[in-house]
Amino acid sequence: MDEGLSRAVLKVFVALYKEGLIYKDKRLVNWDPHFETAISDLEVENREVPGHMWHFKYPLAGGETYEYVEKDENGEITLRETRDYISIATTRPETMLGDGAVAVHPSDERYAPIVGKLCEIPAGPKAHRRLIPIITDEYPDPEFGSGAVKITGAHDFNDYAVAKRCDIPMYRLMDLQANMRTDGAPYAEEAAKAKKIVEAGGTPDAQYVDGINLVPDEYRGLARFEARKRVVADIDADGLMITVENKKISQPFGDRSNVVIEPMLTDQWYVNAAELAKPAIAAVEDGRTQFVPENWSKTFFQWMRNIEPWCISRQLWWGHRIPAWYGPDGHVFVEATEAAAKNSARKHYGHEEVLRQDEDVLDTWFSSGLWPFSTLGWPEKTAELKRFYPTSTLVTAHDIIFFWVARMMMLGMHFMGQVPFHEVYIHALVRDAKGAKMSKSKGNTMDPLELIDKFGADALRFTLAAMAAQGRDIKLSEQRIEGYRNFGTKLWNAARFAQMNECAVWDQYDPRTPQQTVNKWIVGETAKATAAVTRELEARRFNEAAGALYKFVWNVFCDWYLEFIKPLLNGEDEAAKTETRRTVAWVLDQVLILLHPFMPFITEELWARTGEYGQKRAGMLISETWPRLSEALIDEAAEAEIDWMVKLIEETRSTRSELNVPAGAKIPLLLIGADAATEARLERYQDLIDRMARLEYSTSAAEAPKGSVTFVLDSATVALPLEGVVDLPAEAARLAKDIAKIDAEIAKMTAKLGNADFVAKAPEEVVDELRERLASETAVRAKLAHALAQIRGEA
RNA sequence: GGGCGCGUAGCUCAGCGGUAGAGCACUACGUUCACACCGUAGGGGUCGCAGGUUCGAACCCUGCCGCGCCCA
Repeated sequence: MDEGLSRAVLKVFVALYKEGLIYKDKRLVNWDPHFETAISDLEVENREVPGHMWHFKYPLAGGETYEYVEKDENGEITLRETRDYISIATTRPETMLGDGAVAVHPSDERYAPIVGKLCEIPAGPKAHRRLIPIITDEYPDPEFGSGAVKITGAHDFNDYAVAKRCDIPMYRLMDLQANMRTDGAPYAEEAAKAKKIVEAGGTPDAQYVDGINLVPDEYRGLARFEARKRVVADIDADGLMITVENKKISQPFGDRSNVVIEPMLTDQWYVNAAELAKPAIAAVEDGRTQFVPENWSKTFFQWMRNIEPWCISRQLWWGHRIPAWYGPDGHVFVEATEAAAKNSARKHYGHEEVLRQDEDVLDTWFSSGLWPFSTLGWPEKTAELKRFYPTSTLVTAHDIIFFWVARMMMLGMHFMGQVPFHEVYIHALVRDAKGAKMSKSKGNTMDPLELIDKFGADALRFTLAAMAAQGRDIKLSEQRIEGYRNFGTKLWNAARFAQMNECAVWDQYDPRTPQQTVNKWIVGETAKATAAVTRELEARRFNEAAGALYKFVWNVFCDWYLEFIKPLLNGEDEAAKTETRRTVAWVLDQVLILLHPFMPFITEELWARTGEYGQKRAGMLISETWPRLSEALIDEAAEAEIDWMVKLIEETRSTRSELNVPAGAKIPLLLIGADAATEARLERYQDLIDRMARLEYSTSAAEAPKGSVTFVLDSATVALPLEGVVDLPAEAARLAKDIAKIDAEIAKMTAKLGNADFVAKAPEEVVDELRERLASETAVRAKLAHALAQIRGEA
């Protein structure tokens, strides 16, 4: 154990003990018979397993009888018979030996005649059958089973609560391996002790009761499941079994040992969690600590508001040993050191005594709960503690809210007086491709190291980020990782292109200065992407941030920008060339910085490499500051121009493809009826457009030559003279298809605008936008119709 | 039984009041000098079902059906 942390643990334990918030108690705990230790509720996994529900007769004492009457919901009598027994159902017959009472609901009229009487447990040697009282309690559900339940306080949590309330003795039947007890006197003697307790009434002494072994001699030493079989067989032989149902039952299993947990009465150390929870609950209620997504605070509240005493002692040989020492008379001294304990003992006894330290160790979550401050040097008043507590954000999974978050909150509030963290980000759980939670016992785990070997750490990391939508778990599939591996390769190749074109980093680059429209445009796009990524990260929408980067790098930077600049880089204009190289390097730098949290390895590598052929890097990428790019970098004119060009190229390509123009064929393009500004655009970007749309040449013209294929671009028409190359019926079909699509749109918009309510009640901008869209779509339709008419006329 | 959440393109999932999206898969074409782990174009969805609120619903409300998780 780390010295410092060990000191913190001791200090916390002693302090809480002295404040009365830690105490020792004999209570029912979840006992793991394999590891022979207490475990917490959270380490117990309830599983549905096939089991049985046995119904037995508990005969009334002295052969007494009563009228048993059942009624339906209308109060009509459906059954009336004389009974000399009460019917009890159980899934655990072996625990009958420790029954302390039979309980029925106070409102249950069926059993009213026999409440307060005694009945006989139908198990164990006939000569010494024990009698137990029939009591009332709110716990039994009259609708479930017979409505009467046996109360075995030492072996069931619900029964334990009833037994506590009603002073029912709790007889422990098993030893620490969950075998039937072998200690104590022969059964006849022990049963006699139990009888006296029933006769005496009042609150039985727990320690005395615990010493009584009510396991009949012939069952002693049996494993609990073996004992169950024997008990059932014996009762059946006696004719007291009514029926047995096959049933799914919920059984507790140790999450580490995988054996059935046995509720067991033992002495353990507890933390008064209900008390510590109060300030922690308040801190989340008033927002000093926030859950992201906020919904998880409900889970936190539900747990914290119903919290049970926290059992912190474990009977294991590893862990922080409990700082409690006992004197010869069992008096306990809780101190941070043995010397201090001896000191206390001397004061207590008036002389020196030999002390024995508690053998138990602490639950690991007890020390983990101190993490936010113990790691910063607490209880010393260190500079780190002052600087870093409270911390900002805790990132964890939802299944840890109870285990760790709650404990850090409770202990942090108590010892530091402040929340341990302002934000708790609950990330997704990674599940297998079918959506099942991965677990070693199920064998459906994916080894991250194998995935990393196959696709790289960056690909895996980016995938997890891209899929980390809030409030949703991740079903991890290899295909998805593969896709993001390709993204890394794409980035690598883009950087290679930059290097081949001597796009070296220039540290005096000012993104406000480019003269070339494409460069102005990409600077603006970079600013937009940076803003989007920053915004999404701050809102913890990691998937959106990853998506924005993916789109920017691949679909904007690579697909368009790098293609746009090729003519510039191969051209004669040296000034433009220099500016473009520097812009490429600058954009790439921004991309590397933005992408670094998502793909740290490849970006760091590229950062180093791009520093090799240009100016030397001042430091590693990881220490770069996050970019804040002004909105002023977005140039609307450049944006409009590039958008126009993109549309022109896309439409041209699409038209070519639909008309089956061979990919290698170069065709002319004519811009018809465009305004001067648009004609100027064509002229300015002619090289680029010709290259990207695979054109023989492009120019403005007064009208489309006969046999041209046309499409509409804003207010102009674009004509591709393909006479003889293209089959006209195919073109007519293409136009007809487009027109039909637009007609459907127009019909929808017209209907909407024809709705007086819509025009009156919808926001003005929505209505205006729709009107504009209708106008432009109508114009486009007219041009398409004109083109179609021409073709039909010629065909 | 209580709580949380999910059902949107073949698959995995975004979107959560104003023209249905992405990745993968699929189809066609492509040896265009960064990249075939690529490029270009394309097909594919009565947004689980039924009501309701609204000028307008995948999105808000109610109920139902199916699925998952947590706590009893």
